[in-house]
Amino acid sequence: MDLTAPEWHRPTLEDVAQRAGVSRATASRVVSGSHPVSERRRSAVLRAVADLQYVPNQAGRSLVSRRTGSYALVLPEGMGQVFSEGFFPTLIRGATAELEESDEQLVILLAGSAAGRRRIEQFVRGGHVDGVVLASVHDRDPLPGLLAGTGVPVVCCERAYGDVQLPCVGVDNAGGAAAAVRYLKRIGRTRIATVAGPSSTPAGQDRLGAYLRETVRGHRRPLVAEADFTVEGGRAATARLLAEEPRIDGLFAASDLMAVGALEALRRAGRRVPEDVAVVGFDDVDCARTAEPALTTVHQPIEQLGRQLVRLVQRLAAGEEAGPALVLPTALVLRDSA
Amino acid sequence: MDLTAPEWHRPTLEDVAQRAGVSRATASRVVSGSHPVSERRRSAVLRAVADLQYVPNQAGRSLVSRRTGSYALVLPEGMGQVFSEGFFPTLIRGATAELEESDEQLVILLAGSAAGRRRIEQFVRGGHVDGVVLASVHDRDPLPGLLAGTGVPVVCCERAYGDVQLPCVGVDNAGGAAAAVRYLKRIGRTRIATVAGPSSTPAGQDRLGAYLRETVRGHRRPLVAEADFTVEGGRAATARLLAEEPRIDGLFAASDLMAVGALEALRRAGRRVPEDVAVVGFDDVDCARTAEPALTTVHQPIEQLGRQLVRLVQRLAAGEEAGPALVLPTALVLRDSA
DNA sequence: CTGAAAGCGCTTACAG
DNA sequence: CTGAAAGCGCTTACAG
Repeated sequence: MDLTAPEWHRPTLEDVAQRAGVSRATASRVVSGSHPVSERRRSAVLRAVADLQYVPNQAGRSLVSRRTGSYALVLPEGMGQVFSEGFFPTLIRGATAELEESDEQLVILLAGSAAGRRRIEQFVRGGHVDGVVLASVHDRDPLPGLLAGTGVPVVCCERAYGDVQLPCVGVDNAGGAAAAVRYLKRIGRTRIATVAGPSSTPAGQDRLGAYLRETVRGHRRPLVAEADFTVEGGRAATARLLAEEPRIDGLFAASDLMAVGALEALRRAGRRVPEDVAVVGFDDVDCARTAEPALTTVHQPIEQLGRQLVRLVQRLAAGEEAGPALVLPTALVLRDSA
Repeated sequence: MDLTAPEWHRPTLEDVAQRAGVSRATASRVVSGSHPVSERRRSAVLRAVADLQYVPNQAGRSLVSRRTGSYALVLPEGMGQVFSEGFFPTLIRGATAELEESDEQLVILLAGSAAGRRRIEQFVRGGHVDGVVLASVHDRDPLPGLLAGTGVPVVCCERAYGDVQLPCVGVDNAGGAAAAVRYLKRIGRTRIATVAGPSSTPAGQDRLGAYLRETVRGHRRPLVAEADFTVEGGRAATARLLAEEPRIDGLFAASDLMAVGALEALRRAGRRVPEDVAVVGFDDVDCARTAEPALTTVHQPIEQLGRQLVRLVQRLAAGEEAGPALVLPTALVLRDSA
């Protein structure tokens, strides 16, 4: 069989059936495994499939089954750099692993420009996927609204904003952040500042909220600088913090990347970590381990998050209820920076 | 129109046609814009489309047109971290921008486990996409082989290995690396070492090859340590290099990430950059600008690479010839590290 | 320019 | 268990 010959055409179910000497219906039944078929015909069909390298045409199949066997994961293009350090790759790994169990395919879409988001909407409406996972949603993100009316199930990380109420899977941001700040207090730190994440994101909001509660509870003055989850942002925010209050002895950064930036700013300012300033991060991605000193940080079960998001959207696609919102636990991991 | 009602079904072309008082054929012609239609009917159809929020079902459409309007970009999962710093995001941006012009969608697939690669093969064979761009191919990558027989056009970055000859778009790795080494010689460096990339990749091979040619030509002893394109790898390789030859005064790292690692290793070893050791990187991604000192590096037109890869695969999908292999130019960018 | 009809490749009641 | 037939939603010659 010359696959490069111009007149060659992909084998269809009809070809398989003919070669196996059965009806198209029977061939379909063994290929999809949907109905029992006599052993003789079954093996004949299987042999034909192998001989022909037959793979069902998805267009034909999904036209009638109304299923595609693939799910979309939508990543925000803008924040690519922010989360590149471990978060997205790990989330993708989890989602892929979960989908693998039902032999389904993960398709990643980047939401960039407004035009790009429209195209994603069309893509979803066009029936390319059975469900959508939004990896990151912020304040005024138009995507949940655009996708809400498509009839295709959509879920998201953390929590959706505005009027569109999407089913979500989150992590315990508040609990993790509170644990971090409490730990800093417990080891005797009294002037604890925070480098907060963007207030437009759930993670930014919730981690800051917990810091504030813990600080106020201890009758201490909150020291906050907001940054954008990046190394560079963390560095600049920490410099501002040091200018405002040079006697800082504890620092909670709302992401590991920002904590790495903080480490650099502190080094430049001549502060030793953890002796002068104890630093705690959030995420527990790779750079936490390789930082110098290695970061004490709040571990987030990112792979689990990916898995649970997929399970949720699969459940929805199967017509089941979303059930109560799921919040995954976080945990403080002690290393050298605090 | 209650989109959440269980009995609601997506509008079909038939619904549009009926609402507009035309035949299904006419409705199709205005929606796809394939044939001229009288102004009266045209606007009636358009109105119906808007009223119904009609979006063509891709399964039906591609079943007959044999086109999906989307292309796959396959990224290697393993190397995610390696290229996360700018390369892949930029490549994706270029590919997306190029596709945008024909209103087509980029779909990103991660090639992970062997099972995952099989699933990608099935996905492609199933007719989900009109073409495939392999973002990174190495030595014994089975993917080109798996995809070669699908009948779907496949192109790749740099160059394919083995017996499968895929059409490619590359950058002038050798020219860029040679320029870097020549520059180091021109500024008077005499003991020039290199941190090479993995010898399993075209970029690794070609950049090292150019270094060796330039070194041998100058009757100098080559000093090579191989690493994996990461910061950590660059750090370790540089430490080895310094152990082997402490008098190194020039260093060409085959990626910016490795150059950043080299900077750290040099700092720890008490060497000043560029005074004691002049360092040149390759890629010109974000971290080159933010490194301290800012990296002198070989600029690679990554976004163009993404665009040209898409153009190539689109051309193939349209039945045209691939044409001669395209090699994009590189250029040395002078900053502070050399 | 327009419509009736065929057909893309598949699955699924419906009879048997 | 099996096959003939209908139909998923769309496009495209074919007549007009």
